[in-house]
Amino acid sequence: MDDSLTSETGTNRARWKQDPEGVRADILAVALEEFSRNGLSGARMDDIAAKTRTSKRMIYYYFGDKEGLYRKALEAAYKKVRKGEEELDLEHLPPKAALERLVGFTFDHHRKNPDFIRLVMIENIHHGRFLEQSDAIKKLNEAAISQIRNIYDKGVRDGVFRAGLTPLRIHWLISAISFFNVSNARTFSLLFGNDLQTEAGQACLSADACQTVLKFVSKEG
Amino acid sequence: MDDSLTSETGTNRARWKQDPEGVRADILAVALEEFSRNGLSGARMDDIAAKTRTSKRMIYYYFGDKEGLYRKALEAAYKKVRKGEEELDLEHLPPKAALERLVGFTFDHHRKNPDFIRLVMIENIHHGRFLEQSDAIKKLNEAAISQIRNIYDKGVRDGVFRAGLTPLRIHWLISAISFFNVSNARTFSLLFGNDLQTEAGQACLSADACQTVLKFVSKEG
DNA sequence: CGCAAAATGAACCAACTGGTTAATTGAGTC
DNA sequence: GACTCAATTAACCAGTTGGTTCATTTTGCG
Repeated sequence: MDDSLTSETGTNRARWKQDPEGVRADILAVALEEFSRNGLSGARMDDIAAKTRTSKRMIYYYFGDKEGLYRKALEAAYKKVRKGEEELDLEHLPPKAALERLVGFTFDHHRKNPDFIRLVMIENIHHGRFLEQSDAIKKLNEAAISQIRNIYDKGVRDGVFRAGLTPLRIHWLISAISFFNVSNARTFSLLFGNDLQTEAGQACLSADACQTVLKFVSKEG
Repeated sequence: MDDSLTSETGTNRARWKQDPEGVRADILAVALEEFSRNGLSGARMDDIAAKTRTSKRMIYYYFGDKEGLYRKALEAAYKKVRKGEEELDLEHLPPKAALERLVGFTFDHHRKNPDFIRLVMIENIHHGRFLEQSDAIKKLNEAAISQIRNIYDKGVRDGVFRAGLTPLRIHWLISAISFFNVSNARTFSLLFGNDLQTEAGQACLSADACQTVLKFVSKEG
């Protein structure tokens, strides 16, 4: 989209300008898409390079090898997604409303990031071999739990949530519903029809998700 | 494990015996494991052949090509899993008990078939390209919905389940919870600790699953 | 300017990998 | 017991793919 090659200024042979960070970011963006679409072994380095504004040589120059590129793409994906979650402000809401909003947001957020979901699926297929190596990612996720802990503890104190649960189990439930909705959309549609993947169907599932979690946590239905 | 090559009976060169069905089944079993472990593009035909009691040529002889083998392995996996579900008998139970038993069973059943879960994950990564082609599989799944419909309708008539839901949405919820528990076990453990993957943790999640679904469907919590 | 280091491009390569060819052996059949 | 066809083996092959070599350009700097 931007130039450095399209600007045919002086000589016939276009002059190129150095832009290390731009090149890195460009490669990473393409890699994310390709790995997400085709998996680690399914993605082709030549294809990635072709879709880049630079060359294959540069990928190896900056990322070492295929797995190095995949690792960085995975990290980038996690960072990007977790960043999108920061905008949520739940502290001032009463527990039930806060939890409801969190579920609705998570459901939507997963939906809006199918590339990320697919990378996580791929990572699970690889037994988390690369996620395992990235300490950076692990730290990003502690916030999610403490966020729920705040809401849940307040809810228990207020007498609207039942005691005996843990933030982790609540997070697990929210994740399961939101993740599955994206990860298995295709096979589920093929086996049981496409109704739940329409806009109306998704709205229905989103509402179901909120109700499910709220009823699970609430003291009385 | 069995012979036909190990039985060095007569001449020094071991004689082989024809066993088409055995060879097919052997290949399919190995293929299922390899595809499940490594994905479609990740699995190597040479590796599959090596783990077989027969040769690579036989794979092409019986299955045509790699994708043909994958397709048959996928079908075999679905058949095997759906077969395991038949043993369940819910007709005589009251609605709540029936649903609870169904959830518990599904949760366990998914846990006991990680290979199948992984194949479905892989299939989703491939946008269901192969599941799409298999009409045989699609028919197997209609039973799951009607099973829930029976339970749900009876529950609504009895006044213990709330009206306005659909069997499909209930099945979706049960699947989401049971599937995610296996599919994302590894990354979830890496990010949030291994507690929920212990025996105690899984028992807890299984109970949570039952409660979650029951509360979602029930008229009052 | 002149020079070293970083950044980039184009062609190249060895190994892997899905798939095949050609020849051999077993099993029914008349 | 010759004949036919399915089942099986071992060696082979061509295209793909991750990765590299080498030369060239740009940039920062004294």
